[in-house]
Amino acid sequence: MDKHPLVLLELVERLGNLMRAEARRAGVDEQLSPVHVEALVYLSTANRYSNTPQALGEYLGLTKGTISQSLLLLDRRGLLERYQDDIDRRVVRLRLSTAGEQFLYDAQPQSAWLQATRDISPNRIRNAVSALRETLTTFQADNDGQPFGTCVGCRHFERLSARAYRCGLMGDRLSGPETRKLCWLFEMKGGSSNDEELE
Amino acid sequence: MDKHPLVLLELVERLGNLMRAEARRAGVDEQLSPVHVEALVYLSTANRYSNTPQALGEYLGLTKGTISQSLLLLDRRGLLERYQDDIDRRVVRLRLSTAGEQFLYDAQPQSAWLQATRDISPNRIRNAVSALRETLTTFQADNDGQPFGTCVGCRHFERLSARAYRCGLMGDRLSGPETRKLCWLFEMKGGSSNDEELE
DNA sequence: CCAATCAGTATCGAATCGAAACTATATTTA
DNA sequence: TAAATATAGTTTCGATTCGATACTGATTGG
Repeated sequence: MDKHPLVLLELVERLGNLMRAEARRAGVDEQLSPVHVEALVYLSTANRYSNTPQALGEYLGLTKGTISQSLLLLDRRGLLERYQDDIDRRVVRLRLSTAGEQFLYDAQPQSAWLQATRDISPNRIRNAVSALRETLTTFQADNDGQPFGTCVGCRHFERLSARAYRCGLMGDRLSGPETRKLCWLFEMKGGSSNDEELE
Repeated sequence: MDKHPLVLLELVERLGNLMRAEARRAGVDEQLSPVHVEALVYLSTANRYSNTPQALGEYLGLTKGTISQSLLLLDRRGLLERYQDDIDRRVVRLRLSTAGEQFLYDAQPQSAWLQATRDISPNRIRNAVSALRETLTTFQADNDGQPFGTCVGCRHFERLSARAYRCGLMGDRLSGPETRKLCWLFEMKGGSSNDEELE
């Protein structure tokens, strides 16, 4: 019986706890709790299909009631904007305000992590990413959650030409930068094993 | 500028959130919150130097007041025992009760993770562990936290003979199994880079 | 066009958490 | 040795967070 998976779990949990503490630190000036900071970070990387309370709740593993509360607070503080979707008027769209972007820029909730990974070669990072990504995908497949990935590697991603892309599920054309944002409609592309190459 | 470190961060945070939700699920029968479950898991793997409220607080990133509360609850529920240290009577030692061990056995808070990693080769896991371990160490060195590792790779670890070990810092002899438990006195052994071989 | 479904909000109560004051030991200093 | 300081843990308090439940308004389906 191999115990390494549990060691990996322990590291993930521990680093997760540390980054949570880091988020707490980052939010202390603005009186924000870790979840609020994480929500802002999420919104800064979510694509057009994923900037809703529902997707955020799925991402953070919280119920919609709780999410609604947090968004109310962030809205009151002027850190984000909520507006109605044009097509389906039940859904609320979320967008960071300039104050929200400024906050992320100032508080740098991820800088400690960037520092901590500075000495690790890109290659080792890619390998770690690959292993964790596969873990996440399997995990989500077992329990029925959304995987949250970017276009690269997504089943619905289509390249129209050198610099033109499209989401086959939603039918929209996508800009280059948008293909690198986080999407909760992500589905892993065919094949079973995805050992090599990411990028 | 390489964005892979941030991708890695995102995966760690997301898996951490999922495991937190998993801990919530595992504790629902016994009315335990995620922290309580995490505390029990920690105690099941902490060695003799690390089974104290202080170490636990350091591990979970919570203040001692908060920890004290949680331990009170777990004690009342009969899931752990608290007893005074013989030598320093200020310190409290913690030990899982049989009910506590039974709980972990029944609730299996880690089984979803083991399932999710089932298809990942031991080698890829080892590489991921190595990268994350180094991240953790650097992180802890930057901010002044305890690294929490096992004897293998610890500066104070001494092998007396084939099957006899010793902690050079505390001066105790250690049993084989104990060298594989978690210790908050862990300090990374010399050298700077530790790319290969863990095992 | 009525029922069912869905996205999000509002309300409430239980809990978690950090801050600060406190107790009891241990250690250092004078 | 006595007094000052430091340390491990507890207690108390209040703010915040979170899930559960009931609710509103929009959409979909038969």
